[in-house]
Amino acid sequence: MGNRAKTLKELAERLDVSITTVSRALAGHEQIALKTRERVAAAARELGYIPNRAARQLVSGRSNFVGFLMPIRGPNFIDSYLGEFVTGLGEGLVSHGMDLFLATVQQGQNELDVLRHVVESGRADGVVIPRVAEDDPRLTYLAMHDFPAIAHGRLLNPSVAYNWLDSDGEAAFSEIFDLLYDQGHRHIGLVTISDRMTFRHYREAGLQNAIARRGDRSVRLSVEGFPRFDRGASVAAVNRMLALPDRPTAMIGLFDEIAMTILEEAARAGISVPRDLSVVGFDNIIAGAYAPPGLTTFDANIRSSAREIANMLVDVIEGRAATPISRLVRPQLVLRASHGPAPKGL
Amino acid sequence: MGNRAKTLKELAERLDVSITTVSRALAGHEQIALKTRERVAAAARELGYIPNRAARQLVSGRSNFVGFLMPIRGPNFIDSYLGEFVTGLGEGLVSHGMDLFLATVQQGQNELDVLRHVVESGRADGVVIPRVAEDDPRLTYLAMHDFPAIAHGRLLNPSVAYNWLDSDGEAAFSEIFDLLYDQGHRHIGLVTISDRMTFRHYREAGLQNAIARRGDRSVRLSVEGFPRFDRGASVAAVNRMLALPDRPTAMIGLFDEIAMTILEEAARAGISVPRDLSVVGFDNIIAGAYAPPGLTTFDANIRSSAREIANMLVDVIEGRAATPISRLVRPQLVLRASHGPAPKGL
DNA sequence: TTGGAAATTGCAAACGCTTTAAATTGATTG
DNA sequence: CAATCAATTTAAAGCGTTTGCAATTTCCAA
Repeated sequence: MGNRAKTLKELAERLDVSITTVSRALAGHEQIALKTRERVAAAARELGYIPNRAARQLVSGRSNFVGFLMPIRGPNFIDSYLGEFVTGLGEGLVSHGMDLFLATVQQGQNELDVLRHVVESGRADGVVIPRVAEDDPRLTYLAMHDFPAIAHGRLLNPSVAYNWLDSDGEAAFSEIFDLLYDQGHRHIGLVTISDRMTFRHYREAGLQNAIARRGDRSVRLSVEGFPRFDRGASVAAVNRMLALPDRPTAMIGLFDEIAMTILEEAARAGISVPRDLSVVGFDNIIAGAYAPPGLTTFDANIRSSAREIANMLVDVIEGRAATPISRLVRPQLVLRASHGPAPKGL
Repeated sequence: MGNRAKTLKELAERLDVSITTVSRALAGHEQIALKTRERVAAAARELGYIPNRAARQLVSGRSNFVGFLMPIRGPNFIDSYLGEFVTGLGEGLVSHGMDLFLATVQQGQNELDVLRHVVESGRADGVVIPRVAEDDPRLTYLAMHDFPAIAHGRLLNPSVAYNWLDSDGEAAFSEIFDLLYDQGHRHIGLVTISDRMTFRHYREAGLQNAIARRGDRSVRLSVEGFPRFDRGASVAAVNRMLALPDRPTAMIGLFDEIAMTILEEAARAGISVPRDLSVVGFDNIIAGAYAPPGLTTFDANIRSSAREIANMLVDVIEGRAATPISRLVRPQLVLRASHGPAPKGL
């Protein structure tokens, strides 16, 4: 039978002062005599006093919790994302004395309902929303209630103002084009998805802008797409492109899962990477490091982004930030061995 | 400006009944007239009443939170573990109306301190401890305070009673020996680590027991180890074994990261897998599916294990389980292409 | 000394809920 | 019609904090 949690009352009785004094002393109020403050602090330490969070929350109206609306996907889909993200959030919050709480959306449950409960039960002072989707009703709800939140990802046509942090896919895809161009590639292939994930848009734009900026009319861009991510569809799209009579000398996957498919299908077709074909991805999933010859990709640095999101959110909660607030994070190029000079015999 | 959260008092005033009645009606007490219960329920729905958690917690002493003591490792180390685990926990808890709260251990902070705060501030009704280590002081603390907890993993020499769920590495490694034996392998190599992670022990025992059970004196087991997981050390150990004059026909990695190294180094050395060498791992990390020729391994099914842990913990919290309680989960063999018949010319 | 300001400390209310014990209402019975 | 009982509702206390305001103590100048 573990000893019960200590309360202010116990401390007060033992020290023979009022609860008020103990409370103030621990909070470091100047108005309490220094000597008293020290006495109280000593007793608190000795008894191992730890304030009751519920009581504090009830009076202060603040929970010191931040909610994370966990996206449940099918098994294994970018699940390293979740781990990294949550770790970064935790790291970021703990330095502000806040805790992280995960709101899971049960199968068949309405995401908006979960959010409402989190917000209105007072369980959190703010929330983090990963992977926003266009017209996400949660954003509307949050804006209406003026509830502190940061989204990871941005919308093309936001119907409401909201705070976000996103990785700059545009810059990354510009950078990769420049890199490939400098290595002599003039025909680039992009394998992409056509669904409503907004990041797709920015990455494609980055590629196209870079091409336009270069102003070299000999550059060609071929695109193969498929509606939703799905291994079969991915394989098919990749093979369509590989089978092109005039195949690109470099192929970019919208994200690593696609780039991995390119590597596999190229290997199966006897196409040597990077000798005959350069391949680049985005995300820096672990598998990319293992798949020969090592996938060149971008690291969006989810963990430190999440840490930054935590900071932004705390600023918003404490009214220190002028909202809406947003940040673009530049992904880092991870050079491995899947890209190289364009093959000569064109 | 979002509308404030509703309170019992508001409901009571609007319905012209007492707060007590509203509270009881919503809780479904029989003693409240059915008609009243219905009236109250309707009003609550209409106003979108959501109970204040802090107030509830203050009076009930229960937070409806479960704490997860998040292990922060270096970047990327088995981080899919974290994602899977957290997802499973969330799924499991939500079905019991409980929430998950992540306690992050700040760099340089004492794990025990974090635990004490979680327990004594009343923030959680129970905790989950992943990856316990031998002599973990947290287990002692929890036992002393009789605080509900489930550990993922078990100890060899527990100094206190505690509740755990673990995957049955022993059974898995027995199974894999039988599989390899049946395919003609008589010389098995095991690349392992020698640190204090306890799972190592069970897996090695499983292998040895299976060999002993088989009773075939021609079977040989070679072991290479290194102290702590580290890529360099792993590569070195693998290469020592590959360079053995009489190399094993099948090599088992204690976990997938090691098995991946075996695949890579074998490829580098021109050893064909599975023709010249069978390779098996444990964990089923995503990379294993991508690395040619596809790693045969075991899936410990972290997600459903975590779901089960959630159930166990809720049972303990609600006093429904006779403690200590424990469960062994049988890992599932994932057959891919990295194993095959032993090469003939021995 | 004593009056009064300054320095300390304490009382009591409040946060929103649950629960015990008591009060009210209505129906039933002799 | 009074008395009894069951069904229903309510008042009030309490959970552990914080905080506005008031009370007490201390200290110093007059």
